Amino acid sequence: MKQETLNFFDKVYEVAKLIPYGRVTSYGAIAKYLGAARSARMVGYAMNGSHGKDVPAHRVVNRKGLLTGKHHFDGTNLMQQLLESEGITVVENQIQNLETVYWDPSKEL
DNA sequence: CTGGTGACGTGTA
DNA sequence: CTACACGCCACCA
Repeated sequence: MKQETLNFFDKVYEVAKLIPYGRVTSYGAIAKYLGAARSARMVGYAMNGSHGKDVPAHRVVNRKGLLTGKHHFDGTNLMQQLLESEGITVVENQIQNLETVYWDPSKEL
């Protein structure tokens, strides 16, 4: 079982864990930071394995600030509740003031 | 090996 | 502004 792809997954987990409290980032931002800017999908796919880890996947959303992955969390509003719990306003699965809570690893890191 | 799918992003009309 | 198409790459049947 080698860890070729696992390496990529692990990188995503690291960045996700580095996301500060009350902040969110996008798959593309992480992908770009890892050098796979054209593989934002892989970042989301990597998040599949984040389930059960210390990875705050609820802080990772798409470019529009939409909670696209909330269905994979538990299938309910858990993701939104977690974000609101951190002071992030979420309406209809969409993050408000995204520019304020946005965190870019390539810039902040 | 082939085909389809997906927690996405960007470009074009 | 919205809608559609393409790319990108790992995983599953």
